[in-house]
Amino acid sequence: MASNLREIAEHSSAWPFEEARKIVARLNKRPKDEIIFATGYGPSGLPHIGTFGEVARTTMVRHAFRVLTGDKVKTRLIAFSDDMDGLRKVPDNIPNKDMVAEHLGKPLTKVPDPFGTHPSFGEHNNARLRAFLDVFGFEYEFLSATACYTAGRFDETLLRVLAHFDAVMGIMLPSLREERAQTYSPFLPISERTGVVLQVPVIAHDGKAGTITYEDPDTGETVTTPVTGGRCKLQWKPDWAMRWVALGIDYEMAGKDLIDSVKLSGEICRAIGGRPPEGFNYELFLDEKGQKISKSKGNGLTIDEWLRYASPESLSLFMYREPKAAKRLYFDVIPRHVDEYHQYLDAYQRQDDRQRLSNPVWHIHSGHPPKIDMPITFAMLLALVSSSNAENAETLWGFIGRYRPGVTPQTHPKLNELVDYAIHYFRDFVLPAKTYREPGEQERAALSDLRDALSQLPSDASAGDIQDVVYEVGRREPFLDKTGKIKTRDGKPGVSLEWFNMLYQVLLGQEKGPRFGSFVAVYGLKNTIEMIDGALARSA
RNA sequence: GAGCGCGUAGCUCAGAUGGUAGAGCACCUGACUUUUAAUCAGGUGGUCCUGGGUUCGAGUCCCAGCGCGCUCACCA
Repeated sequence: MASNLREIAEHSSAWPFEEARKIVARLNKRPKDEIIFATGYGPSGLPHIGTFGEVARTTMVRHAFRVLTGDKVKTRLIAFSDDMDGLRKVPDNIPNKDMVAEHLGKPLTKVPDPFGTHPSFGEHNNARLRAFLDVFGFEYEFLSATACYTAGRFDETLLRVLAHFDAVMGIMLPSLREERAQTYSPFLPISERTGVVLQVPVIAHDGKAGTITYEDPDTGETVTTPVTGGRCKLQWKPDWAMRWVALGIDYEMAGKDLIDSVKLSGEICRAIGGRPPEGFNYELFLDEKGQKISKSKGNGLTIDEWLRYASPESLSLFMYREPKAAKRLYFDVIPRHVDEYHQYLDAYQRQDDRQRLSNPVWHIHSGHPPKIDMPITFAMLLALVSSSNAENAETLWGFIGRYRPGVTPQTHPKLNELVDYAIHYFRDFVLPAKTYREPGEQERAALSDLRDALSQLPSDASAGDIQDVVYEVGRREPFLDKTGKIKTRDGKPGVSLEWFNMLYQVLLGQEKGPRFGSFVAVYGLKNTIEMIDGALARSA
């Protein structure tokens, strides 16, 4: 069975397999004991939706690779934090900005934690990142740049970079503008005096001694320092190349904004005798207007927002789909992905192995998608929640039970999760957008009468009985039917549409709604009466 | 300037290995309901950006062009 699956995987056009085959080819060329996947995180801050995407996608490739190799080759996923980068500017979204401002330029792991929960800002961010990855159950190994540098784990490779100093400069300089090229150095010494990561020209380097020499920008003093032991860090692109070599990275994907960086880092990697990892450039996420999503602009969706309205699995589906196409990430895409996720789950049960391997849920669930019965779509649920004024899960379940008899939170726990998401949607989007029309004099009188009539009904009155009462109260001006088309069986005057429209516009703040008797039966007589009282008080 | 992506129904988008163009929404009709849908059954709607090429056959593969968008070139 397993070998059969493997054979199919070898010809699958699903992108994780395409990627994994690149790694297999790499492995065949240069055999090694284990394959190392990497993802990196900048210092600028907190985990965001792109972070999730990168880890989720890398995990999919990793799993595809394991299937392709019959799980005979060990794999690791390194989550690498650039926590030794100098703090360039004070982020907007943190407390104690003044304190942090005093430490500008220092490695993040030397800046005190503005939140006061960790020894340093860098460690704070690292903890946030790990907590974030853990929520999703990702399997990974965390590495801190600071820890690697100071423990000497990078020393050997740092010396190799130093030995190829001129070659590295030869690669970097043509990519820089003239004024920047004047001062560029791949090595950034960390000042013994101030602790700041210095961006200064290197006036001499000594490969044998393993040192560089620079001029202290404040004192003008000439300083010679070893490049090892955490006394120097590397500039971004050489740093990436060094890390690939030092850690033996085989695969790392990156956003398309980093295409040039990947290229240059790859050249540097080769220059110091390494082999750049296999890679993949994914497209960036756009907001609904097609603008790039950025944390500073605050456009697009955050991961918290997605998870407030839908499951992590639906977000994984979003990440699986066409990683090379620019995709808009805004609220409207959520319901579709939730429903498609369940469609794929359903389809999976009916598919053969070949189809299964190109089914997104196979990749999302690492080959073991669950079997879930979802009797109602999320799109319908959202329509239901907004048309039924269901402010809480109990009310919404009342409507669901009416619509799909026998379906309960107990029989369908996954649907219950969707119900919670739908309620969030209602509170955040539907409720604030409601505009309640003011009733006129005659309408107020009718509403008041309706309130009294409903209060006379037994608490277990049926939807039909309630509907009859609603008609009876509405059988008055200005709601009588003028068209002559509507007639009751016993010849009483008909009630026009206006009566019901008024109820929805005044009571629910919407143009249309469900059959009113059914609505009251589920919503509750008492709640309905309170709602009418509220409307009368609001307009009094 | 360099790189990447996109162009399919009114809108948002699917269309593995080439084989009679699809979905959702919107719209229209009907059913159900003494009038209100969130239900159900149907339906209208497309020069698949353009022009070549390969092929028995191209939305799909190749070349060229047009249009749109994004990214990079300071830092990570």
